[in-house]
Amino acid sequence: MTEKTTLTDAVHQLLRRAIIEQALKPGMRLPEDTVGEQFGVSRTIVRHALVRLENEGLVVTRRNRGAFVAEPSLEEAKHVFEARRALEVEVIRLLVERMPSSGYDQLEAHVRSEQSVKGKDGPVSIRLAGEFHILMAELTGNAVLARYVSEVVLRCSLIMAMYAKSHSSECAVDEHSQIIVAIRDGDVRRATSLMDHHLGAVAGRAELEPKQDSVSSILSRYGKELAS
Amino acid sequence: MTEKTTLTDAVHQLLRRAIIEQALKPGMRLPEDTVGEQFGVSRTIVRHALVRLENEGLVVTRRNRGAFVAEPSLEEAKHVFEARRALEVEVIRLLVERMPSSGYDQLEAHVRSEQSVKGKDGPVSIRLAGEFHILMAELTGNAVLARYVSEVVLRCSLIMAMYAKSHSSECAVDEHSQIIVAIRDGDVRRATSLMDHHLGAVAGRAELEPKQDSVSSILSRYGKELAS
DNA sequence: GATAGGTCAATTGGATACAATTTACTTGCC
DNA sequence: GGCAAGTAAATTGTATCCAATTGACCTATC
Repeated sequence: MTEKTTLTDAVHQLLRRAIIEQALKPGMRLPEDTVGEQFGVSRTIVRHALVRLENEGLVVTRRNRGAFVAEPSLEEAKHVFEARRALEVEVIRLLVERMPSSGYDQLEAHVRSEQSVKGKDGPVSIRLAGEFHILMAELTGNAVLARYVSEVVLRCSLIMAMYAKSHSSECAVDEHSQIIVAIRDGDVRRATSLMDHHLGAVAGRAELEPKQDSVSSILSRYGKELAS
Repeated sequence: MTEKTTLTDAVHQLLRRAIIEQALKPGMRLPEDTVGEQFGVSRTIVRHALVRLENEGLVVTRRNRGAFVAEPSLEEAKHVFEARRALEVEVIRLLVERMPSSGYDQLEAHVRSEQSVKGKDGPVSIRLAGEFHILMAELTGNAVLARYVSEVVLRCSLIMAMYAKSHSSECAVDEHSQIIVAIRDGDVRRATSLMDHHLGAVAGRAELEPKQDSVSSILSRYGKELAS
């Protein structure tokens, strides 16, 4: 059964993945013509994809200037993490209440695949870590929640790519396992606490120090001096 | 200072408002050129607006068939309410923690404007009730959270328009006041409990009985008999 | 009379063409 | 040499055009 998908969808997903895996770095320009030629499609398609990506917070567009890969500020990053925590705590609650029968198998299988790339800090590791959370959200059966979780997780991936010095995936994978156990035990309190700690750790690691000097972060440091 | 806004934005907002206020009823078709002629713009613009509305869950598009005003199922409605509760509980928590100085004034002013249309069940009343929640979310200073709350509130408005027999705005306005008081008291527990009850009541009212027989609700009732 | 097949109208999917706006560079003046 | 204005290039904003797909209606056959 070949799912019929539109070109817009394809370009959308490709760009998204490229951004998450840092092939397209934050702040980089995304001219419609260039991207279109690259994929062999017209500006129209690229445009639609860029609109979607903007809605997802992965790119920003400036009027008559074009689209750029988003450079989330530390404040914005904090906001994303706040929203994410709220959403994922709800996911935990729902999973304790109604985890589907094959849910644990899927989660454990995913953790195993995460462990298989253990040690390698990189795009793949970041992507897999995010997909674990997305999988959890999907297992709630709540498509709305799943979509929002998916969005914030992707934005967090971008944030981590910008700010985190190392993803420290070993720690994360272990925490993922612990969360599964807590859910299986029906212990909402412990599971949410673990998730809270998990996300807090991720957020904390990110806020320590900017990984690379982005244009905007530089300007924000020097801005005050120029505002005479 | 005249904010320069794009045509897409304008059409987007107009359509959104028309849907929320039930000028465009659930299930209604939205042909691109018809809408375009109506607003005096080209299909391109309408198309972009429809893409956004689809992302917001207010319209659904079927491949090569066109866009329709969404007809959320009861299950989908439940999902939206679940997500909404999670988000709004977080809003409460954040407001107790860091309500901006002018926040209470703005909230109370809004409640007064809600009271001014008291008794009139209708589009305006529904819209105002929703905007109260959106205002609260904006007061957290978290734009991400505010955007998500905004989306689920709008979808809930659509859901209420479809399913609720009466909006019972008096009750809601009173509950809004109580929530403000609880937040001012710094009582997270009571405030979240009130919000939970408030949303639960709204959801419960919606789930009682479909207001009008939508095409899909009819089909869902007869679907089992045809699946011989 | 019902059903299968075919043709046709309607509508979207996508590409191209034109207009408007912004940026960057050049040139002239102080 | 620096600054300002004007001009040109590049890129987006918008409109129009062609192709592909879908649904409906009509017809012929069993």
